[in-house]
Amino acid sequence: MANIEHFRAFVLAAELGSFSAAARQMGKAQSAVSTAIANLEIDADVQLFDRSGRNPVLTAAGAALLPNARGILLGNQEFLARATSMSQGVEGHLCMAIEQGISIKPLLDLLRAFTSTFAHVSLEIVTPDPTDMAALLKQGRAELGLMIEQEGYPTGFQFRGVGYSRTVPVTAHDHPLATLAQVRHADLRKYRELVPQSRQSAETARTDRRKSPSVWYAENPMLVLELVAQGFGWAELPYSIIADRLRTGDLAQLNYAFQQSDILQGVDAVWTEQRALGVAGQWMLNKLLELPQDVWREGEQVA
Amino acid sequence: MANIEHFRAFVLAAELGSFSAAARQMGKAQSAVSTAIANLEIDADVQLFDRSGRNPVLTAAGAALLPNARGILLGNQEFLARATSMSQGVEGHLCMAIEQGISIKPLLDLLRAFTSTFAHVSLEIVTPDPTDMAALLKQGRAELGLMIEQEGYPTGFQFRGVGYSRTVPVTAHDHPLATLAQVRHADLRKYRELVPQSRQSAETARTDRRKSPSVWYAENPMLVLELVAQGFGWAELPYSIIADRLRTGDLAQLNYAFQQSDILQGVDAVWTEQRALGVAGQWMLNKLLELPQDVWREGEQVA
DNA sequence: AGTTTATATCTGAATTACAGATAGATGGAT
DNA sequence: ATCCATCTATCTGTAATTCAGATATAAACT
Repeated sequence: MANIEHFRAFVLAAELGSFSAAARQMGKAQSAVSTAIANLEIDADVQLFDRSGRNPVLTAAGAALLPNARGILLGNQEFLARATSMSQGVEGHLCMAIEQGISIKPLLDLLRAFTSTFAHVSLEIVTPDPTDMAALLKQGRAELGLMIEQEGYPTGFQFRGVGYSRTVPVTAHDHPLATLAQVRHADLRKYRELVPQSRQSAETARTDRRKSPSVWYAENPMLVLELVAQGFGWAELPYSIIADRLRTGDLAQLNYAFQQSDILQGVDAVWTEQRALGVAGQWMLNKLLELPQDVWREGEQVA
Repeated sequence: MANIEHFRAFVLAAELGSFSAAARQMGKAQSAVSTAIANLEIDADVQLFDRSGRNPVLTAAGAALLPNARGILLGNQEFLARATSMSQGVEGHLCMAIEQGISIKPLLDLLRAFTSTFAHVSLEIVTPDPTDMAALLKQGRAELGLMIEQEGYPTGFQFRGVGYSRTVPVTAHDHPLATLAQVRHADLRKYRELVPQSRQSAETARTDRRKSPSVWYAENPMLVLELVAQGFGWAELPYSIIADRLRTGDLAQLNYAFQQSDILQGVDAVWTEQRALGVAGQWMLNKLLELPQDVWREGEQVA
């Protein structure tokens, strides 16, 4: 049956323009290459080389099939490479859960480095609702999480701060709050607050008492963004997802009277104790911890 | 050595969750599958299945490598499929030369149909200067050409009209010509004409005496477009490449007093007699000839 | 416990792959 | 024109492999 080496013979012969040369390079007899290619031609029912001359010359069919043969060879190489990578304890897949609203821009260089360091590890990034984060990690769906820091994590979870995410209060540009030079608590309470969280997680979790009595919840920050843009109320949203619309004047940033308007929320890397991180996951975690703080302030013009 | 069938055994076993079932489906003995996979594991130096239970279960490594194995199988399938396609006289590659300025929009459906009818034929589209077209076809670099019709073609070329391309005279929106309700020859002669052709081809070829005494030539229509937009003069350009900029008001269409401003130039399919078209090329030519005329009037609001 | 169905392993047979040798052919050098 | 080096196809016998069948054993199910 078709053997990988036979494809190698084909490709080498095509590249070198000689069966003998290919045989020498493969450390085999010339006859081996000759019959291997002949068999390939029988199996495929095409002439791969024109043998009328002293040296074989690729036919049109051979030239067209050469990339395919190379593809098979590459596939085999990758199979082996990935296998040895895994036999050395490197996992084949790493899933990172990055909470919605945390920008991946600060991570782009890191991800680039990952692809070159762990070429054989496929990377998956999921962006769950904060509520789902724990489940994802617990059931092993994701190995490593990035989320806005909480007061406490359930037992079994490890966490370390790795950076921060800037959250900014905004409204639509034509919202009454946008006209105020200083926004006081009393002003906020007059209008609807839009919270990028599911209701249930917001009620159980964290520190924050909402600032307004009228609150809408939406699971998806982008949804909240849309609602804010449509004038439904105000929200505190990650800078990364509103930067563009602040620039276009679509949205307006509020200026809090009672505190710094820019709210810096810590970003934690989270993982479970039970599931040991693989080599690639470990690497990713270390690089996250080493990340210089200034990569987190993107497009910065802090108010 | 690693045999394609062994990878198939791996994939089938993984899919069916059973070596025996895989063996049955392959028409082989169970022991063959068992040893094939065992050998794969030795070669790759990884455990692919966890055999502690009654049925083998993929390990993490096995799951990670499964897509790779599938890739190899697919590669092999494609190799064979393409080979049989070619053994039936279908060429492996078709190169079409489409003259710069002819829009490919009317052809999109046709190209889509091509990809499904000739899945194993790779398609290449080059967009040469009209001057280069003949050379490309003659030397076999391209099998089929689409170009603006000429009065005569060199011997050895076949040609058939397949459609038309709309050419429209334009200037920048703030060009003096743009203010005229009717543009006469005398007006045109006052300003620089920009011709999307190399000087040499324009001098040797065709009917057209340029309308203005001051002429600039540029090989690339997009370059001409830029020059026109910058106010360097006026040009007759294919509607397809200026449609957007007409819409944004960046460019303005001129209204000829002496003829229809919209100049419909025929598009010819051109090929050489010597190089017989393959099955796919023949198909493409036939479909081009059958193309209903109305696909050629795109975004039409004819003046 | 008994039955069924699974996998690993062993053995011998059949197939296949290969090295080495041979013959014919080609292209370049003399 | 002749010779030489080198190419490829093919033949032959041997070595390696692949595989089916048989056997042992383990797991799930009745």
